Amino acid sequence: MVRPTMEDVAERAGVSRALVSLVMNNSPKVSEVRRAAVLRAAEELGYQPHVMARSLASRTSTVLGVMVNDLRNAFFADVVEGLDAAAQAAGFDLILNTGGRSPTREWNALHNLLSFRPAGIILLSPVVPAASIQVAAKQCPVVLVSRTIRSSTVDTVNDDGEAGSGLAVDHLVGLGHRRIAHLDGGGAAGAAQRRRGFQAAMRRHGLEPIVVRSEHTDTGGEKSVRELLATYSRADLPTGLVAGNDFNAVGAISALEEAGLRVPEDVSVVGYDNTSLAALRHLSLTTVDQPRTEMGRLAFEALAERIRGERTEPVRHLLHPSLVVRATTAETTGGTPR
Amino acid sequence: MVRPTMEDVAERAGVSRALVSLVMNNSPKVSEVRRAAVLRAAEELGYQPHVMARSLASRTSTVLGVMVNDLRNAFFADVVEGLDAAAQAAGFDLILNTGGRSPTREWNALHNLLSFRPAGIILLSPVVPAASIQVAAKQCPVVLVSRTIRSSTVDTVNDDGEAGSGLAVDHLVGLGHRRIAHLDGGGAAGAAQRRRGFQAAMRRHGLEPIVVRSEHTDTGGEKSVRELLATYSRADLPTGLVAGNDFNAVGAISALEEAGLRVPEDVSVVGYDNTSLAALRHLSLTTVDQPRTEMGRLAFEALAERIRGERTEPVRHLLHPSLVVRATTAETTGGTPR
DNA sequence: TCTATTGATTAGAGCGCTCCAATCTTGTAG
DNA sequence: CTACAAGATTGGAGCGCTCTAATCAATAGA
Repeated sequence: MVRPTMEDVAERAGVSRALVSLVMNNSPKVSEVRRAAVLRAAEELGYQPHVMARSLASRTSTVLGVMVNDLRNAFFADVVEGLDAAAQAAGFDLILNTGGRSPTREWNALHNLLSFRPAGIILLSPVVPAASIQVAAKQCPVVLVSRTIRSSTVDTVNDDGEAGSGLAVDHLVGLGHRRIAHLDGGGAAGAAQRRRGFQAAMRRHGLEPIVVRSEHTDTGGEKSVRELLATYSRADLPTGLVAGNDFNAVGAISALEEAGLRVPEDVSVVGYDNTSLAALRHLSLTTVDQPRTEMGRLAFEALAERIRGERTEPVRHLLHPSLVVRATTAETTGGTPR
Repeated sequence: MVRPTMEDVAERAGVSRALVSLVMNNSPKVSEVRRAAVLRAAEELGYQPHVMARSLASRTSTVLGVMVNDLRNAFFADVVEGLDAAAQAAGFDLILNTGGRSPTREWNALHNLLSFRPAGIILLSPVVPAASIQVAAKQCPVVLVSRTIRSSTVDTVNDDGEAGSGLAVDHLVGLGHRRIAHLDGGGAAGAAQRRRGFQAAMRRHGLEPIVVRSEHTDTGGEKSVRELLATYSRADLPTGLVAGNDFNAVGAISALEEAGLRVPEDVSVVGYDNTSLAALRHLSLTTVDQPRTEMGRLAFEALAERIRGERTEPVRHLLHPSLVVRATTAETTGGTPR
């Protein structure tokens, strides 16, 4: 398990260690003869530069720290994929840990990342206080995904949740719907923006926004729809539903069908997130898509700019979502379901 | 962005650098007075040990390399979660990259991990040839998840796919089903074992195994069911379906319902993987669950044992899946749907 | 023929830390 | 009061690499 060092390669190739270093960093000022000799010696010994030693000596880092709150959440997994692709292409490596939605664990995780002296750090939807993020930002560039902050040294990448629910409302109104309800995600990440966007869009169309408290889960969706059914007469029931997310939408659909209402004939439902769920032909859910992989790429890009010293003012990326129209929305029959 | 070093702390505390080192590694042979002084100085300066320098000097590593093929696959995301939890608890850090299901990209990723001189490496369902894995295994302990290999230096963690489809068959047979078909995942990871398990279980029950070529996607499931419907008369149609995975099962259900068959009254369907999908009340899919987080933990454990030098013989973990019975399976009406 | 000049190569210090061996303090037994 | 052991502290070499400045070789200009 003991691996050859630069010294070994130098000896075998009959050159100095410094020359090997130059070759490994493919410096132009090495004669072809020597370069070939070094490369061959390295090949024969199975030599591979020691990233940590290199990092220490050069006082630079090729490591990017990534803190994810919950990898199980497909949203973050997608962002990390985008991040990794961009980072790998640029020669950076990701060191990743999870914070488990607990500020304490998250702070430990952040500390851990910092002890690697990374070139930069990316926090996905962190729950630590802003002050902690500022501390980190003093050590290296920091980019936040799915979280905002008032800081001139931290960049952020967010999806425009307000615009997203706006798209959903526009779509429904375009199909003739007038009574539209939003199933609100409560305290979940991004829920507040989605609600605001819904309300603003409704008012823009001169309609009265109906907001029902819900949760970003399928059972939450079911419960809220049952509430709606209990509150409104069939004739007054909203004909369009803008769910907090896809899971919520699926629950809502279940409850509607259970009550004998057909989707989309009687009620149209729009989800949010475009999870793999929504794409299933079985559900074929109309939903709002956020460019997740792109968000990862942009987060890396923002970091890279800071690392290269190209930019010092903060950048706030607000990505535009798009609507994926599938089979759960249709023209309203005129307002009277049944 | 320039951070204090051990030297700075030593100076401020009025002690030698070596003493600071001892304190940082909380050695017992430091007087309380000095320890307190050092700790205070470190606190005041915001000192934090440099992991890479430490690693270089001590010739040990606290880094674990993780190669994931596809983070989007919830299965791997779960395994990584389990891995991270165990690693974090033991003071290890994860450096992660993705291989994108391409042997070349994967080999590069692996190379990259190795250049960190990690304490160990975990490969999640790698597609590189066994020889490449052997190369890596010469440099540090390697654990494979969802992949087998004939090697005495590499440990593996797999779910027992044969047992899993066995559970599904037993369940259906227990409900009175006799004509049961398997929707085979083809070349997908683990598909072969699931098929073998299905066939073995059927024979054990004295039944003729029906295997339909399919894919691990919902459209694959739809297509295969349509094929079944075209091949068999309604009276001879299998009453039980063991799908290759959950997505496949959902597609199968769609096609069945489209053809006017009810699930589970006419046909029972069992999925595989227990994805978040299956748990949705809307679907409520009976499925086979693999202890994914546990697999991550075990992978770490296997690595840790090798790292600590406690074990040199290979270990082959074969985790037992369990059946999660939900609403897509029921007693058969006697063999004649409709 | 001798000195610039350019390009190729190398010695050596140092990155921030660990760890061994050596040194310095005490406390205690003789 | 001395000798010595045990405990606390420190100097310094070295981990594998980079990078600057110095050295060396070869060619060109005068």
